[in-house]
Amino acid sequence: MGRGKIEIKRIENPTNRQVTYSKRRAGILKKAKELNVLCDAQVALIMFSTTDKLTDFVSPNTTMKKTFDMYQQASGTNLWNSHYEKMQEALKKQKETNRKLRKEIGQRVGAEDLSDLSFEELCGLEQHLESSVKIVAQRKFTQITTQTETSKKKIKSLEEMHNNLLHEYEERLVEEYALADHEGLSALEMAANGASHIFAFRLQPSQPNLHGDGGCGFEDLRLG
Amino acid sequence: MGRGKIEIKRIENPTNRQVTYSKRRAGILKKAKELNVLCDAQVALIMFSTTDKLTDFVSPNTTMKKTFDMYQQASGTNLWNSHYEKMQEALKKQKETNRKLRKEIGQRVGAEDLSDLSFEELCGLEQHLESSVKIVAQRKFTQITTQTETSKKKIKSLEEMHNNLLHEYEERLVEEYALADHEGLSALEMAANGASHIFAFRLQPSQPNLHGDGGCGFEDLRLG
DNA sequence: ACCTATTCATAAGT
DNA sequence: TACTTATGAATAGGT
Repeated sequence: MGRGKIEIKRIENPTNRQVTYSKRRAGILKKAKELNVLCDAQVALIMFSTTDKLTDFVSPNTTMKKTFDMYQQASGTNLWNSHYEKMQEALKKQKETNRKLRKEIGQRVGAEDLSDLSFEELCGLEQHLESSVKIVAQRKFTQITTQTETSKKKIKSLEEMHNNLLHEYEERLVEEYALADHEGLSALEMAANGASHIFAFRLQPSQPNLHGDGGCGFEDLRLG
Repeated sequence: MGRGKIEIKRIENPTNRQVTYSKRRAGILKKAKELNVLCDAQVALIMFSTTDKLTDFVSPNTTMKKTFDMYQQASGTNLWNSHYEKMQEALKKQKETNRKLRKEIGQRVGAEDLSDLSFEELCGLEQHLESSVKIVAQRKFTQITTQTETSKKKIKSLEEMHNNLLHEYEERLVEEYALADHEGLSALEMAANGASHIFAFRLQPSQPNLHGDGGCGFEDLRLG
């Protein structure tokens, strides 16, 4: 149908092929819709162009999934199964490694049954655990050391700030004293008026973040 | 196209509808095949008659499953997953716990990153590990003790057996001596003839199963 | 995207 | 269901 008959074989000219695809795709789509309406048939049509662009049609009143399900039922094939089996397999594997991991943890903790370990395995496990203890203790030490250092620095900085403040205040006091001298107030009177507390300022280094270190082996570690 | 134009709406006459379905189904099938060949397009067509009879077409060089997979990918929907949501969910859960377990083990071993543990958590972990070491050591001790006990019993039983045998042999020797006395052979001659080796029997307690206990902390544990 | 000569699909009849 | 055929639809090639 057209200006000339064409042979049904791959159109080599890409442009021509694309044009023909567009035209015929529209045609078949129309046919699918007509078939659906005229004959009350359930139709699903999926097309991919050479460039993998999707065009699809499914009868209204149904869905692609429903159509797939019906297709499987009618054709006897089971497209879900391979997927299902793969998933099942994956799930099984996961569960198995999970079980192994749990057991390993259990043995490490000592809660789990150790009776199926040989003496050599027990020796290995013990050594492993001991080295783990060392690593954890090391980490603990590192952490507390870092914390202590940080605290020290903080305190030093606070000390400096405090001293600066104190210095400033004293200077101001002297100034005001000089001023008050003119107005007949003594330095002692001023101090009594509310500035005395600054001389009571003493550094109270706040405890570093050492919540409940009971039994952790660092009882004798304090800010130096 | 035909002897007269028809309106595109459901054909009420069932026979007519069935006939039209047959004709148009053939037509659209042909179109699908042509589209596939001419334009090198991937086509899948599924049709169900009013009586649910299936007619389908898929481009050769592909399968319905592949086409479905491509369809899902291209359309963004995921029909497999919705079909198996529960399994997918279970799989996800398993993977998650798996990940956590691995991390826990890693931290216990000390290989994994410990830096996201607080000081308190580190303390707890250390204590836990230490108690685990104790449990494992205890188990090790129990095992070797049991093994030693078993070995001791074995040896005792072997000793008894040996003594019994020795006793029996001696008795037999006396009997044969009495017999040989009649035949003019002395006990000393008999002994020289091949029975003397029994007096050389000495218990050689076989080593209990203590392969390579080097560094296991039981160097001083020997069969008492 | 539109045009149109030509081929194709098919509705109705047998 | 199969064949026939008049007729409308689809479309190849050109613009």
